[in-house]
Amino acid sequence: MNSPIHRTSRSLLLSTVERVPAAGTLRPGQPLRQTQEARGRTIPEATVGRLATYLRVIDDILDDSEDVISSDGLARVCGVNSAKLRKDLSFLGSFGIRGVGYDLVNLRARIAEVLGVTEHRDVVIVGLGNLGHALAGYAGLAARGFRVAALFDIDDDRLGERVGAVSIRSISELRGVVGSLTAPIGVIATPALAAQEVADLLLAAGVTSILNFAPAVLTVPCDIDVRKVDLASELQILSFLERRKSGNHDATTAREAVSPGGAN
Amino acid sequence: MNSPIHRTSRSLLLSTVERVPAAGTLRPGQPLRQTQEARGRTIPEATVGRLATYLRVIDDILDDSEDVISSDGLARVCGVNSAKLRKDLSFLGSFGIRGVGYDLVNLRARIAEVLGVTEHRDVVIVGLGNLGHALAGYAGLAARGFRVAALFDIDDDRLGERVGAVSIRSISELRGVVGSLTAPIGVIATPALAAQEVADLLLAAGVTSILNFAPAVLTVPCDIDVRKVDLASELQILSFLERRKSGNHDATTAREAVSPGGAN
DNA sequence: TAGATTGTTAATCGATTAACAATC
DNA sequence: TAGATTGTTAATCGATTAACAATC
Repeated sequence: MNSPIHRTSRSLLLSTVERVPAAGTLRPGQPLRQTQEARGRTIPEATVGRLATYLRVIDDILDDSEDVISSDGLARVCGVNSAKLRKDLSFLGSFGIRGVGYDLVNLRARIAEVLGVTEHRDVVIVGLGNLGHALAGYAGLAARGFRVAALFDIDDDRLGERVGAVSIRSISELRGVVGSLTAPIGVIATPALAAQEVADLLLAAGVTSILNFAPAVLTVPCDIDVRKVDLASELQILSFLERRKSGNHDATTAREAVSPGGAN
Repeated sequence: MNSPIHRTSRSLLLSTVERVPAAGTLRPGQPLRQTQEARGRTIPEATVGRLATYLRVIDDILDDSEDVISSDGLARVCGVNSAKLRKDLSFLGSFGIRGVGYDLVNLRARIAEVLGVTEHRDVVIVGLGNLGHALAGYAGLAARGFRVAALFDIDDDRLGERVGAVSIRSISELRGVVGSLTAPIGVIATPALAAQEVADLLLAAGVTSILNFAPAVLTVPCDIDVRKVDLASELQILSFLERRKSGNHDATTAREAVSPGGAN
Protein backbone atom coordinates (compact mmCIF):
# COMPACT_ATOMS: atom_id res chain seq x y z
CA MET A 1 0.00 0.00 0.00
CA ASN A 2 2.33 2.65 1.24
CA SER A 3 5.36 1.04 -0.26
CA PRO A 4 7.12 1.51 -3.57
CA ILE A 5 6.92 -1.32 -6.01
CA HIS A 6 9.80 -3.66 -5.64
CA ARG A 7 11.66 -4.97 -8.63
CA THR A 8 11.88 -8.67 -8.03
CA SER A 9 15.44 -9.14 -6.90
CA ARG A 10 17.98 -10.03 -9.63
CA SER A 11 19.85 -6.78 -9.38
CA LEU A 12 20.09 -6.18 -5.70
CA LEU A 13 23.75 -5.39 -5.50
CA LEU A 14 24.26 -3.31 -2.44
CA SER A 15 26.75 -0.50 -2.33
CA THR A 16 27.61 -0.26 -5.96
CA VAL A 17 28.96 2.91 -4.49
CA GLU A 18 32.19 1.44 -3.29
CA ARG A 19 33.39 0.18 -6.62
CA VAL A 20 37.00 -0.47 -7.35
CA PRO A 21 38.53 2.22 -9.53
CA ALA A 22 40.21 0.78 -12.58
CA ALA A 23 43.74 1.08 -11.31
CA GLY A 24 45.61 0.39 -14.50
CA THR A 25 47.64 -2.66 -15.27
CA LEU A 26 49.63 -4.39 -12.61
CA ARG A 27 53.32 -3.96 -13.12
CA PRO A 28 56.14 -6.08 -11.84
CA GLY A 29 57.32 -4.80 -8.51
CA GLN A 30 54.11 -2.96 -7.83
CA PRO A 31 52.55 -4.05 -4.56
CA LEU A 32 49.35 -6.06 -5.02
CA ARG A 33 47.15 -3.37 -3.55
CA GLN A 34 44.52 -4.07 -6.09
CA THR A 35 44.21 -7.67 -5.10
CA GLN A 36 43.38 -6.59 -1.59
CA GLU A 37 40.79 -4.14 -2.78
CA ALA A 38 39.23 -6.55 -5.21
CA ARG A 39 38.36 -8.71 -2.22
CA GLY A 40 36.21 -5.94 -0.84
CA ARG A 41 33.97 -5.88 -3.89
CA THR A 42 30.38 -6.90 -3.61
CA ILE A 43 29.59 -10.29 -5.10
CA PRO A 44 27.52 -10.00 -8.28
CA GLU A 45 24.02 -11.45 -8.15
CA ALA A 46 24.73 -13.77 -11.07
CA THR A 47 27.70 -15.17 -9.17
CA VAL A 48 25.66 -15.75 -6.02
CA GLY A 49 23.19 -17.82 -8.01
CA ARG A 50 25.95 -20.00 -9.38
CA LEU A 51 27.68 -20.40 -6.02
CA ALA A 52 24.60 -22.29 -4.85
CA THR A 53 25.03 -24.65 -7.79
CA TYR A 54 28.74 -25.13 -7.12
CA LEU A 55 27.97 -25.94 -3.51
CA ARG A 56 25.47 -28.62 -4.45
CA VAL A 57 27.71 -30.18 -7.07
CA ILE A 58 30.66 -30.23 -4.70
CA ASP A 59 28.53 -32.05 -2.15
CA ASP A 60 27.66 -34.56 -4.84
CA ILE A 61 31.27 -35.30 -5.70
CA LEU A 62 32.94 -34.87 -2.30
CA ASP A 63 33.03 -38.60 -1.61
CA ASP A 64 33.90 -40.22 -4.87
CA SER A 65 36.58 -37.91 -6.15
CA GLU A 66 40.00 -36.55 -5.43
CA ASP A 67 40.69 -34.01 -2.70
CA VAL A 68 41.49 -31.38 -5.28
CA ILE A 69 39.75 -30.33 -8.47
CA SER A 70 40.73 -27.96 -11.24
CA SER A 71 38.50 -25.13 -12.39
CA ASP A 72 38.19 -26.97 -15.65
CA GLY A 73 37.02 -30.17 -14.00
CA LEU A 74 34.55 -28.47 -11.69
CA ALA A 75 33.26 -26.26 -14.47
CA ARG A 76 32.54 -29.32 -16.57
CA VAL A 77 30.36 -31.01 -13.96
CA CYS A 78 28.65 -27.72 -13.15
CA GLY A 79 27.92 -27.03 -16.78
CA VAL A 80 29.63 -23.65 -16.89
CA ASN A 81 32.59 -22.03 -18.57
CA SER A 82 35.79 -22.49 -16.58
CA ALA A 83 36.77 -18.85 -16.89
CA LYS A 84 33.43 -17.90 -15.41
CA LEU A 85 33.91 -20.34 -12.59
CA ARG A 86 37.36 -18.98 -11.75
CA LYS A 87 36.00 -15.46 -11.83
CA ASP A 88 33.16 -16.46 -9.55
CA LEU A 89 35.51 -18.09 -7.08
CA SER A 90 37.83 -15.10 -7.16
CA PHE A 91 35.12 -13.14 -5.34
CA LEU A 92 35.52 -15.50 -2.38
CA GLY A 93 39.16 -14.70 -2.02
CA SER A 94 41.91 -16.64 -3.66
CA PHE A 95 42.66 -20.00 -2.19
CA GLY A 96 43.10 -22.13 -5.23
CA ILE A 97 46.60 -23.47 -5.76
CA ARG A 98 48.19 -22.51 -9.03
CA GLY A 99 49.22 -25.51 -11.06
CA VAL A 100 47.09 -27.77 -8.86
CA GLY A 101 43.49 -26.70 -8.37
CA TYR A 102 41.06 -26.14 -5.52
CA ASP A 103 40.88 -28.13 -2.33
CA LEU A 104 37.32 -29.41 -2.36
CA VAL A 105 36.80 -29.31 1.39
CA ASN A 106 38.11 -25.77 1.67
CA LEU A 107 36.12 -24.65 -1.31
CA ARG A 108 32.91 -26.14 0.03
CA ALA A 109 33.41 -24.53 3.41
CA ARG A 110 34.14 -21.15 1.93
CA ILE A 111 31.12 -21.13 -0.37
CA ALA A 112 28.85 -22.28 2.45
CA GLU A 113 30.29 -19.53 4.61
CA VAL A 114 29.68 -16.81 2.07
CA LEU A 115 26.18 -18.04 1.26
CA GLY A 116 25.43 -18.17 4.96
CA VAL A 117 24.40 -21.80 5.06
CA THR A 118 26.81 -22.84 7.77
CA GLU A 119 23.94 -23.01 10.20
CA HIS A 120 20.34 -23.85 9.44
CA ARG A 121 18.03 -21.09 8.39
CA ASP A 122 14.34 -21.14 9.25
CA VAL A 123 11.73 -21.29 6.50
CA VAL A 124 7.98 -20.84 6.92
CA ILE A 125 5.57 -21.97 4.25
CA VAL A 126 2.15 -20.43 3.74
CA GLY A 127 -0.39 -22.38 1.70
CA LEU A 128 -0.38 -26.16 2.03
CA GLY A 129 -1.94 -27.21 -1.23
CA ASN A 130 -0.15 -29.67 -3.48
CA LEU A 131 2.78 -27.34 -3.98
CA GLY A 132 3.08 -26.38 -0.34
CA HIS A 133 3.09 -30.05 0.61
CA ALA A 134 5.77 -30.73 -1.96
CA LEU A 135 7.95 -27.93 -0.62
CA ALA A 136 7.37 -28.85 3.01
CA GLY A 137 8.24 -32.45 2.31
CA TYR A 138 11.31 -31.71 0.23
CA ALA A 139 14.08 -33.68 1.86
CA GLY A 140 16.78 -31.66 0.16
CA LEU A 141 15.99 -28.60 2.24
CA ALA A 142 17.69 -29.82 5.38
CA ALA A 143 20.68 -31.01 3.39
CA ARG A 144 21.10 -27.54 1.93
CA GLY A 145 20.91 -25.55 5.11
CA PHE A 146 17.25 -24.93 5.79
CA ARG A 147 14.72 -25.99 8.39
CA VAL A 148 10.98 -25.97 7.87
CA ALA A 149 10.01 -24.10 11.02
CA ALA A 150 6.29 -23.60 10.52
CA LEU A 151 3.41 -24.22 8.11
CA PHE A 152 0.30 -22.09 7.75
CA ASP A 153 -2.94 -22.49 5.88
CA ILE A 154 -6.21 -20.62 5.84
CA ASP A 155 -8.24 -23.79 5.51
CA ASP A 156 -9.33 -24.93 8.94
CA ASP A 157 -9.75 -28.48 7.66
CA ARG A 158 -5.98 -28.71 7.30
CA LEU A 159 -5.26 -27.49 10.81
CA GLY A 160 -3.15 -29.85 12.82
CA GLU A 161 -2.29 -32.03 9.85
CA ARG A 162 1.35 -32.99 9.97
CA VAL A 163 3.81 -32.74 7.11
CA GLY A 164 6.98 -34.41 8.20
CA ALA A 165 7.53 -33.34 11.79
CA VAL A 166 5.69 -30.03 11.48
CA SER A 167 1.97 -29.52 11.87
CA ILE A 168 -0.13 -27.03 9.96
CA ARG A 169 -1.26 -23.97 11.89
CA SER A 170 -3.89 -21.38 11.35
CA ILE A 171 -2.98 -18.17 9.56
CA SER A 172 -4.03 -16.36 12.71
CA GLU A 173 -1.01 -17.79 14.48
CA LEU A 174 1.38 -16.58 11.81
CA ARG A 175 2.36 -13.32 13.43
CA GLY A 176 3.14 -14.81 16.78
CA VAL A 177 5.00 -17.87 15.55
CA VAL A 178 7.00 -16.06 12.89
CA GLY A 179 7.84 -13.29 15.32
CA SER A 180 9.52 -15.82 17.58
CA LEU A 181 11.82 -17.13 14.85
CA THR A 182 15.14 -15.66 13.76
CA ALA A 183 15.01 -14.08 10.31
CA PRO A 184 12.90 -16.77 8.69
CA ILE A 185 12.38 -16.84 4.93
CA GLY A 186 8.73 -16.76 3.95
CA VAL A 187 7.54 -19.03 1.17
CA ILE A 188 4.22 -18.21 -0.47
CA ALA A 189 2.50 -21.22 -2.04
CA THR A 190 -1.05 -19.91 -2.05
CA PRO A 191 -3.31 -19.11 -5.00
CA ALA A 192 -2.48 -15.84 -6.76
CA LEU A 193 -5.38 -13.97 -5.20
CA ALA A 194 -4.12 -14.53 -1.67
CA ALA A 195 -0.48 -13.82 -2.35
CA GLN A 196 -0.38 -10.09 -1.62
CA GLU A 197 -2.35 -10.49 1.57
CA VAL A 198 -0.05 -13.24 2.75
CA ALA A 199 2.97 -11.14 1.85
CA ASP A 200 1.59 -8.30 3.96
CA LEU A 201 1.09 -10.66 6.88
CA LEU A 202 4.62 -12.00 6.56
CA LEU A 203 6.07 -8.49 6.42
CA ALA A 204 4.04 -7.43 9.44
CA ALA A 205 5.51 -10.39 11.30
CA GLY A 206 9.01 -9.24 10.47
CA VAL A 207 9.92 -11.37 7.46
CA THR A 208 12.34 -9.61 5.09
CA SER A 209 12.91 -12.32 2.46
CA ILE A 210 10.16 -13.94 0.43
CA LEU A 211 10.11 -16.72 -2.13
CA ASN A 212 6.91 -16.42 -4.12
CA PHE A 213 5.43 -19.36 -6.02
CA ALA A 214 2.10 -17.65 -6.65
CA PRO A 215 1.65 -16.16 -10.13
CA ALA A 216 1.19 -12.64 -8.85
CA VAL A 217 3.28 -9.49 -8.67
CA LEU A 218 3.98 -8.59 -5.06
CA THR A 219 4.22 -5.03 -3.86
CA VAL A 220 6.64 -4.74 -0.98
CA PRO A 221 8.98 -2.12 0.48
CA CYS A 222 12.23 -1.92 -1.40
CA ASP A 223 14.34 -3.26 1.45
CA ILE A 224 12.52 -6.59 1.17
CA ASP A 225 13.95 -9.27 -1.11
CA VAL A 226 11.46 -11.15 -3.21
CA ARG A 227 12.29 -13.96 -5.56
CA LYS A 228 9.70 -15.51 -7.78
CA VAL A 229 9.23 -18.93 -9.31
CA ASP A 230 6.56 -19.12 -11.99
CA LEU A 231 6.05 -22.47 -13.64
CA ALA A 232 3.95 -21.17 -16.51
CA SER A 233 6.45 -18.42 -17.30
CA GLU A 234 9.22 -20.96 -17.52
CA LEU A 235 7.16 -23.05 -19.90
CA GLN A 236 6.32 -20.02 -22.01
CA ILE A 237 9.97 -19.11 -22.31
CA LEU A 238 10.75 -22.66 -23.44
CA SER A 239 7.86 -22.43 -25.82
CA PHE A 240 9.25 -19.27 -27.35
CA LEU A 241 12.75 -20.65 -27.68
CA GLU A 242 11.34 -23.76 -29.33
CA ARG A 243 9.51 -21.71 -31.92
CA ARG A 244 12.60 -19.71 -32.61
CA LYS A 245 14.62 -22.89 -33.04
CA SER A 246 12.20 -24.32 -35.55
CA GLY A 247 12.70 -21.26 -37.64
CA ASN A 248 9.34 -19.69 -36.97
CA HIS A 249 9.92 -16.14 -38.01
CA ASP A 250 7.24 -14.65 -35.89
CA ALA A 251 9.23 -15.64 -32.88
CA THR A 252 12.22 -13.65 -33.94
CA THR A 253 10.81 -10.84 -35.99
CA ALA A 254 7.70 -8.75 -35.78
CA ARG A 255 6.78 -7.95 -39.32
CA GLU A 256 3.02 -8.02 -39.15
CA ALA A 257 2.78 -5.82 -36.10
CA VAL A 258 -0.78 -4.74 -35.34
CA SER A 259 0.19 -1.14 -35.77
CA PRO A 260 -2.93 0.95 -36.35
CA GLY A 261 -2.14 3.04 -39.34
CA GLY A 262 1.27 1.48 -39.84
CA ALA A 263 2.45 0.83 -43.37
CA ASN A 264 2.17 -2.91 -43.71
CA MET B 1 27.44 -39.05 -23.25
CA ASN B 2 28.47 -37.91 -26.66
CA SER B 3 27.08 -34.44 -26.23
CA PRO B 4 28.67 -31.19 -25.17
CA ILE B 5 27.58 -29.75 -21.89
CA HIS B 6 24.75 -27.37 -22.31
CA ARG B 7 24.76 -24.04 -20.54
CA THR B 8 21.33 -23.85 -19.02
CA SER B 9 19.49 -21.47 -21.31
CA ARG B 10 19.52 -17.77 -20.29
CA SER B 11 21.61 -16.65 -23.21
CA LEU B 12 20.16 -18.49 -26.16
CA LEU B 13 19.84 -15.57 -28.52
CA LEU B 14 19.92 -16.91 -32.01
CA SER B 15 21.58 -15.10 -34.86
CA THR B 16 23.36 -12.37 -32.99
CA VAL B 17 24.92 -12.25 -36.40
CA GLU B 18 22.31 -10.06 -37.97
CA ARG B 19 22.59 -7.17 -35.58
CA VAL B 20 21.43 -3.72 -36.46
CA PRO B 21 24.33 -1.41 -37.22
CA ALA B 22 24.16 1.78 -35.19
CA ALA B 23 22.91 4.01 -37.91
CA GLY B 24 23.39 7.37 -36.30
CA THR B 25 20.68 9.65 -35.05
CA LEU B 26 17.40 9.94 -36.86
CA ARG B 27 17.03 13.28 -38.58
CA PRO B 28 13.90 15.02 -39.67
CA GLY B 29 13.01 14.09 -43.20
CA GLN B 30 15.08 10.93 -43.10
CA PRO B 31 13.00 7.90 -44.00
CA LEU B 32 12.39 5.55 -41.06
CA ARG B 33 14.48 2.77 -42.51
CA GLN B 34 15.87 1.95 -39.12
CA THR B 35 12.46 1.32 -37.68
CA GLN B 36 11.94 -1.42 -40.23
CA GLU B 37 15.25 -3.02 -39.47
CA ALA B 38 14.85 -2.82 -35.74
CA ARG B 39 11.81 -5.07 -36.15
CA GLY B 40 14.03 -7.80 -37.53
CA ARG B 41 16.07 -8.00 -34.39
CA THR B 42 15.99 -11.06 -32.19
CA ILE B 43 14.16 -10.64 -28.93
CA PRO B 44 16.51 -10.66 -25.92
CA GLU B 45 16.09 -13.51 -23.47
CA ALA B 46 15.47 -11.11 -20.60
CA THR B 47 12.64 -9.56 -22.55
CA VAL B 48 11.05 -12.92 -23.32
CA GLY B 49 10.95 -13.70 -19.62
CA ARG B 50 9.16 -10.45 -18.87
CA LEU B 51 6.71 -10.85 -21.75
CA ALA B 52 5.30 -13.87 -19.96
CA THR B 53 4.72 -11.69 -16.91
CA TYR B 54 3.07 -8.93 -18.94
CA LEU B 55 0.76 -11.47 -20.51
CA ARG B 56 -0.38 -12.79 -17.16
CA VAL B 57 -0.89 -9.36 -15.67
CA ILE B 58 -2.87 -8.21 -18.71
CA ASP B 59 -5.13 -11.22 -18.32
CA ASP B 60 -5.64 -10.24 -14.70
CA ILE B 61 -6.72 -6.70 -15.54
CA LEU B 62 -8.49 -7.23 -18.87
CA ASP B 63 -11.94 -7.19 -17.32
CA ASP B 64 -11.85 -4.54 -14.72
CA SER B 65 -9.96 -1.80 -16.47
CA GLU B 66 -10.03 0.52 -19.43
CA ASP B 67 -9.44 -0.65 -22.99
CA VAL B 68 -6.15 1.20 -23.13
CA ILE B 69 -3.26 1.41 -20.72
CA SER B 70 -0.13 3.55 -20.65
CA SER B 71 3.34 2.08 -20.34
CA ASP B 72 3.52 3.79 -16.98
CA GLY B 73 0.32 2.19 -15.75
CA LEU B 74 1.18 -1.28 -16.98
CA ALA B 75 4.71 -1.03 -15.71
CA ARG B 76 3.41 -0.19 -12.26
CA VAL B 77 1.24 -3.29 -11.97
CA CYS B 78 3.97 -5.45 -13.46
CA GLY B 79 6.56 -4.13 -11.04
CA VAL B 80 9.00 -2.95 -13.69
CA ASN B 81 10.47 0.28 -14.96
CA SER B 82 8.29 1.89 -17.65
CA ALA B 83 11.24 2.55 -19.95
CA LYS B 84 12.08 -1.11 -19.77
CA LEU B 85 8.52 -2.07 -20.55
CA ARG B 86 8.39 0.22 -23.59
CA LYS B 87 11.68 -1.16 -24.80
CA ASP B 88 10.41 -4.70 -24.34
CA LEU B 89 7.23 -3.97 -26.26
CA SER B 90 9.17 -2.26 -29.02
CA PHE B 91 10.55 -5.68 -29.97
CA LEU B 92 7.02 -6.77 -30.84
CA GLY B 93 6.57 -4.00 -33.35
CA SER B 94 5.16 -0.63 -32.57
CA PHE B 95 1.46 -0.53 -32.04
CA GLY B 96 1.12 1.69 -29.05
CA ILE B 97 -0.58 4.99 -29.73
CA ARG B 98 1.47 8.03 -28.86
CA GLY B 99 -0.25 10.27 -26.41
CA VAL B 100 -2.70 7.50 -25.55
CA GLY B 101 -1.20 4.16 -24.65
CA TYR B 102 -1.57 0.51 -25.63
CA ASP B 103 -4.80 -1.23 -26.57
CA LEU B 104 -4.97 -4.06 -24.06
CA VAL B 105 -6.65 -6.58 -26.35
CA ASN B 106 -4.18 -5.95 -29.16
CA LEU B 107 -1.27 -6.05 -26.77
CA ARG B 108 -2.39 -9.32 -25.23
CA ALA B 109 -2.89 -10.92 -28.63
CA ARG B 110 0.49 -9.79 -29.88
CA ILE B 111 2.41 -11.03 -26.84
CA ALA B 112 0.59 -14.37 -26.96
CA GLU B 113 1.43 -14.62 -30.63
CA VAL B 114 5.11 -13.96 -30.13
CA LEU B 115 5.35 -16.30 -27.17
CA GLY B 116 3.56 -18.96 -29.18
CA VAL B 117 0.79 -19.57 -26.70
CA THR B 118 -2.04 -18.98 -29.13
CA GLU B 119 -2.72 -22.67 -29.19
CA HIS B 120 -2.14 -25.16 -26.42
CA ARG B 121 1.23 -26.73 -26.08
CA ASP B 122 1.67 -30.27 -24.75
CA VAL B 123 3.56 -30.91 -21.55
CA VAL B 124 4.65 -34.27 -20.19
CA ILE B 125 5.67 -34.69 -16.57
CA VAL B 126 8.04 -37.37 -15.35
CA GLY B 127 8.06 -38.17 -11.65
CA LEU B 128 4.78 -38.01 -9.78
CA GLY B 129 5.94 -37.41 -6.24
CA ASN B 130 4.58 -34.47 -4.30
CA LEU B 131 6.04 -31.97 -6.72
CA GLY B 132 4.91 -33.82 -9.83
CA HIS B 133 1.40 -34.01 -8.43
CA ALA B 134 1.45 -30.30 -7.70
CA LEU B 135 2.56 -29.49 -11.24
CA ALA B 136 0.11 -31.90 -12.86
CA GLY B 137 -2.71 -30.48 -10.82
CA TYR B 138 -1.82 -26.84 -11.40
CA ALA B 139 -4.97 -25.28 -12.81
CA GLY B 140 -3.09 -22.26 -14.13
CA LEU B 141 -1.40 -24.36 -16.81
CA ALA B 142 -4.42 -24.59 -19.09
CA ALA B 143 -5.13 -20.89 -18.62
CA ARG B 144 -1.64 -20.05 -19.77
CA GLY B 145 -1.53 -22.16 -22.88
CA PHE B 146 -0.46 -25.61 -21.83
CA ARG B 147 -2.01 -29.05 -21.69
CA VAL B 148 -0.81 -31.87 -19.49
CA ALA B 149 -0.60 -34.56 -22.13
CA ALA B 150 0.98 -37.41 -20.20
CA LEU B 151 2.38 -38.41 -16.81
CA PHE B 152 5.10 -40.97 -16.19
CA ASP B 153 6.50 -42.58 -13.08
CA ILE B 154 8.87 -45.43 -12.45
CA ASP B 155 6.91 -46.66 -9.44
CA ASP B 156 4.51 -49.38 -10.54
CA ASP B 157 2.31 -48.68 -7.53
CA ARG B 158 1.36 -45.34 -9.06
CA LEU B 159 0.44 -46.83 -12.42
CA GLY B 160 -3.05 -45.96 -13.51
CA GLU B 161 -3.57 -43.40 -10.76
CA ARG B 162 -5.31 -40.35 -12.16
CA VAL B 163 -4.28 -36.76 -11.62
CA GLY B 164 -7.00 -34.59 -13.03
CA ALA B 165 -8.03 -36.21 -16.28
CA VAL B 166 -4.69 -37.87 -16.96
CA SER B 167 -3.55 -41.20 -15.64
CA ILE B 168 0.00 -42.10 -14.70
CA ARG B 169 1.83 -44.38 -17.11
CA SER B 170 4.91 -46.52 -16.83
CA ILE B 171 8.23 -45.05 -17.89
CA SER B 172 8.41 -47.84 -20.45
CA GLU B 173 5.59 -46.19 -22.36
CA LEU B 174 7.36 -42.82 -22.47
CA ARG B 175 9.02 -43.21 -25.83
CA GLY B 176 5.88 -44.30 -27.64
CA VAL B 177 3.53 -41.80 -26.06
CA VAL B 178 5.85 -38.81 -26.31
CA GLY B 179 6.71 -39.72 -29.87
CA SER B 180 3.08 -39.36 -30.82
CA LEU B 181 2.81 -35.81 -29.44
CA THR B 182 3.75 -32.59 -31.22
CA ALA B 183 6.82 -30.94 -29.71
CA PRO B 184 5.93 -31.53 -26.09
CA ILE B 185 7.88 -29.88 -23.29
CA GLY B 186 9.35 -32.38 -20.85
CA VAL B 187 9.16 -31.62 -17.14
CA ILE B 188 11.49 -33.53 -14.83
CA ALA B 189 10.20 -33.82 -11.28
CA THR B 190 12.16 -36.88 -10.19
CA PRO B 191 14.87 -37.19 -7.55
CA ALA B 192 18.25 -35.83 -8.62
CA LEU B 193 19.72 -39.25 -9.20
CA ALA B 194 17.17 -40.13 -11.87
CA ALA B 195 17.20 -36.78 -13.66
CA GLN B 196 19.91 -37.45 -16.25
CA GLU B 197 18.45 -40.82 -17.15
CA VAL B 198 15.01 -39.31 -17.59
CA ALA B 199 16.46 -36.48 -19.67
CA ASP B 200 18.10 -39.05 -21.94
CA LEU B 201 14.78 -40.88 -22.33
CA LEU B 202 12.98 -37.65 -23.16
CA LEU B 203 15.61 -36.70 -25.73
CA ALA B 204 15.45 -40.14 -27.31
CA ALA B 205 11.70 -39.68 -27.65
CA GLY B 206 12.24 -36.43 -29.49
CA VAL B 207 11.75 -33.81 -26.76
CA THR B 208 13.81 -30.65 -27.38
CA SER B 209 12.74 -28.48 -24.41
CA ILE B 210 13.10 -29.50 -20.78
CA LEU B 211 12.11 -27.88 -17.53
CA ASN B 212 14.13 -29.46 -14.76
CA PHE B 213 13.04 -29.36 -11.12
CA ALA B 214 15.57 -31.93 -9.98
CA PRO B 215 18.66 -30.51 -8.27
CA ALA B 216 21.05 -31.93 -10.83
CA VAL B 217 23.06 -30.59 -13.74
CA LEU B 218 21.81 -32.08 -16.99
CA THR B 219 24.10 -32.86 -19.88
CA VAL B 220 22.29 -32.45 -23.18
CA PRO B 221 23.16 -31.55 -26.78
CA CYS B 222 23.47 -27.83 -27.28
CA ASP B 223 20.40 -27.56 -29.48
CA ILE B 224 18.23 -28.61 -26.54
CA ASP B 225 16.82 -25.92 -24.26
CA VAL B 226 16.92 -26.65 -20.57
CA ARG B 227 15.57 -24.40 -17.87
CA LYS B 228 16.05 -25.17 -14.24
CA VAL B 229 14.11 -24.42 -11.09
CA ASP B 230 15.96 -25.13 -7.86
CA LEU B 231 14.13 -24.37 -4.66
CA ALA B 232 17.16 -24.63 -2.41
CA SER B 233 19.22 -22.37 -4.66
CA GLU B 234 16.55 -19.70 -4.51
CA LEU B 235 16.52 -19.93 -0.74
CA GLN B 236 20.30 -19.74 -0.60
CA ILE B 237 20.30 -16.62 -2.72
CA LEU B 238 17.74 -15.03 -0.41
CA SER B 239 19.83 -16.14 2.51
CA PHE B 240 22.87 -14.42 1.06
CA LEU B 241 21.04 -11.20 0.30
CA GLU B 242 19.65 -11.20 3.83
CA ARG B 243 23.10 -11.48 5.33
CA ARG B 244 24.32 -8.69 3.13
CA LYS B 245 21.42 -6.49 4.17
CA SER B 246 22.08 -7.00 7.83
CA GLY B 247 25.57 -5.74 7.30
CA ASN B 248 27.33 -9.04 7.70
CA HIS B 249 30.65 -8.30 6.16
CA ASP B 250 31.46 -11.81 5.25
CA ALA B 251 28.64 -11.75 2.76
CA THR B 252 30.10 -8.86 0.87
CA THR B 253 33.80 -9.18 1.37
CA ALA B 254 36.18 -12.03 1.65
CA ARG B 255 38.82 -10.92 4.09
CA GLU B 256 39.60 -14.09 5.97
CA ALA B 257 39.94 -16.20 2.85
CA VAL B 258 41.30 -19.65 3.58
CA SER B 259 44.28 -18.97 1.43
CA PRO B 260 47.04 -21.46 2.22
CA GLY B 261 50.06 -19.32 2.76
CA GLY B 262 48.15 -16.11 2.39
CA ALA B 263 49.12 -13.20 4.59
CA ASN B 264 46.27 -12.94 7.02
C1' DT C 1 63.01 -26.80 -14.32
C1' DA C 2 58.77 -27.86 -17.10
C1' DG C 3 54.05 -28.38 -16.98
C1' DA C 4 49.83 -27.08 -15.17
C1' DT C 5 46.49 -24.14 -13.40
C1' DT C 6 45.07 -20.09 -11.00
C1' DG C 7 43.74 -15.17 -10.64
C1' DT C 8 43.20 -11.09 -13.30
C1' DT C 9 42.86 -8.16 -17.14
C1' DA C 10 40.55 -6.29 -20.87
C1' DA C 11 37.61 -6.81 -24.69
C1' DT C 12 33.07 -7.63 -25.75
C1' DC C 13 28.53 -8.41 -25.25
C1' DG C 14 23.92 -7.84 -23.26
C1' DA C 15 20.61 -5.30 -20.17
C1' DT C 16 18.96 -1.22 -17.98
C1' DT C 17 17.60 3.43 -17.81
C1' DA C 18 16.98 8.44 -18.41
C1' DA C 19 15.95 11.53 -21.67
C1' DC C 20 13.66 13.31 -25.51
C1' DA C 21 12.12 13.80 -30.34
C1' DA C 22 8.19 12.14 -32.70
C1' DT C 23 3.47 12.17 -32.84
C1' DC C 24 -1.22 10.99 -31.43
C1' DT D 1 -3.10 23.63 -30.32
C1' DA D 2 -1.51 21.72 -25.80
C1' DG D 3 -0.86 17.80 -23.24
C1' DA D 4 0.35 13.18 -23.07
C1' DT D 5 2.72 9.19 -24.17
C1' DT D 6 5.22 6.33 -27.33
C1' DG D 7 9.43 4.59 -29.59
C1' DT D 8 14.28 5.22 -29.80
C1' DT D 9 18.74 6.80 -28.69
C1' DA D 10 22.75 6.77 -26.09
C1' DA D 11 24.93 6.46 -21.77
C1' DT D 12 25.91 3.35 -18.34
C1' DC D 13 26.10 -0.62 -15.97
C1' DG D 14 26.69 -5.58 -15.33
C1' DA D 15 28.08 -10.25 -17.12
C1' DT D 16 30.78 -13.19 -20.01
C1' DT D 17 34.89 -14.84 -21.97
C1' DA D 18 39.49 -15.42 -24.03
C1' DA D 19 43.93 -14.75 -23.02
C1' DC D 20 47.90 -14.69 -20.29
C1' DA D 21 51.08 -13.36 -16.57
C1' DA D 22 51.86 -15.17 -12.12
C1' DT D 23 53.14 -19.00 -9.66
C1' DC D 24 52.56 -23.59 -7.62
